[in-house]
Amino acid sequence: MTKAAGSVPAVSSLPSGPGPREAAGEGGRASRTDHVVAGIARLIIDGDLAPGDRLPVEKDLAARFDVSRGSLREAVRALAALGVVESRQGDGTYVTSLDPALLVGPLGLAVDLQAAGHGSHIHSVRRLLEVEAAGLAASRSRAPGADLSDAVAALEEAAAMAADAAMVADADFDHAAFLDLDLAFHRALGVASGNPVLAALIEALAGRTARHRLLRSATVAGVAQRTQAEHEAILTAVTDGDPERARVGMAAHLLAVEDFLRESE
Amino acid sequence: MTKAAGSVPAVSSLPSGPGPREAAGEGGRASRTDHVVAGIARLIIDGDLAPGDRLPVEKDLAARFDVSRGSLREAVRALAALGVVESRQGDGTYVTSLDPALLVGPLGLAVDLQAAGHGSHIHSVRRLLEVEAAGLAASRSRAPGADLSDAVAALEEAAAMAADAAMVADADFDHAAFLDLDLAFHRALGVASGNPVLAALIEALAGRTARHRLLRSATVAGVAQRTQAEHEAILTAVTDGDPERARVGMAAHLLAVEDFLRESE
DNA sequence: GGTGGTAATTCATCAGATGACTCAATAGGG
DNA sequence: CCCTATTGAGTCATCTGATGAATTACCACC
Repeated sequence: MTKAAGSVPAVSSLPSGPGPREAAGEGGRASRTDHVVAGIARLIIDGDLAPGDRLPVEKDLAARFDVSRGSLREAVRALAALGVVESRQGDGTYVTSLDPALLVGPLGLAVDLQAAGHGSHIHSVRRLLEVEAAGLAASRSRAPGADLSDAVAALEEAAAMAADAAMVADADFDHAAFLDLDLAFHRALGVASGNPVLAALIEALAGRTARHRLLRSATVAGVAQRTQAEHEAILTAVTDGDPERARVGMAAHLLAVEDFLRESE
Repeated sequence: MTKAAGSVPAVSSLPSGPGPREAAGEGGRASRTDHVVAGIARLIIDGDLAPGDRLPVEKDLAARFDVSRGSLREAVRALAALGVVESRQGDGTYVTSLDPALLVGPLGLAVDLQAAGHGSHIHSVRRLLEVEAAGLAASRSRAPGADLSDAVAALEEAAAMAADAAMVADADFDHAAFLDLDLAFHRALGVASGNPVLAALIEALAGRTARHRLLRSATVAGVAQRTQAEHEAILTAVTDGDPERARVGMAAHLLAVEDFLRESE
């Protein structure tokens, strides 16, 4: 059984000659389709195709790369899965905005696929990223362009739910909706860090996997109130422009979540 | 211009019902192929297909999802681009190991595509990750299972090159080879952190983009020696089990690199 | 028993044709 | 004159069928 290192040969060997991995030996002989993937990617890297640009029609592209339409479509589909291009029936195929948020999309699937195996490792990285994001958001909370309205909105909505929680039966509490607001808060804080790459990575790592598992354990009484309190402490530190408190608050909050997940396993 | 949020609809809507994004409205009506991608992914998530398992032959899979072989192949190609499956002509299609290192592969292409726009943001995240990795590596340098031999090897080889550099003309110095050793050192330190997810993300962010730009600026005299000295300081701190020194050393080193990149633009 | 070749299996690629969808130009009515 | 509905060209989505290339396993042969 080979190491299966040649699954994305075209992508990996793009920037400069043979990369450190899959250098020369190894089986992975590039297929026709792989060449097309690399070719289109290069068109974008070299600037021949800019974000929003429309690609030539399938027939022309197939002729340009000397492949059949079927093979060309496989290549385009691969790039679409990576978030690089987008095909619209009846219209054409376009280069996406290439925003980090789009391009890290595949990472979300990766998290789903092996969360079981490396769950704790993923969470460690997530914590690292979110703590940094909280600190950055606090540092620039008074700077022009800082926008914490999304975080505030999510938190206020969640506060309303938490207040109602005391009055309704636990079974009636909409845990899923509360969890969505939870994720929205974390996402907003990531955006508020001012680093879109950081925000995109957080987005990819934060949601998804945690969602199912948290939904199970979220039925424990008092969790909503506790989460809400921790979130509010973090937001206060951020709006006050206190990076140290924001970092500690976020770290404590995420460690508590990790403890929760560990117990419920 | 639409938000282009529907490029990976099948992937995003996997784990639980409709996610926060692309919930209901929006154009992105899933294509036949998207359904197949989601279907195969679900087979893996649900455990019906484990890493290393072989998928049914194309004809059977196509029949199972009620699509033509062409559409099925597009779906498989998309999953192959994501590093989830791997097709071998004459043999079959297999689920990959699903190691983090494989699944973050697409991120490398993402970095290449928009490094121009978000270069500094990417570097900031890289620095954050590598500083943490250095700290972790130092913390567990004396723990069982810790293996710094790769880092040591890369550094010794680089030291030999740096020593020779004083004797050969600058034009004869193999900057590309030295840079590869540089990247190998950083990669080894990522692995030594003990967190494979962290190591994979570093791998995806570290190389690639920096490579071209660094190659240009690497011709400046003394850079090799300076890089070597900084690396040695970091490794010493790691082997001494001094996380604080390791973190600071790595942060200083990467900030120096960033300064270098900024100047050469 | 070991070795070589051959056949079956499987993915890779091609070719042609039809349907679905989008957009824009155009003709008609108000 | 403006607005709307129809129509047409252009483009992607999908299907069908067939051929080539690579791998594997089996079997005859030495």
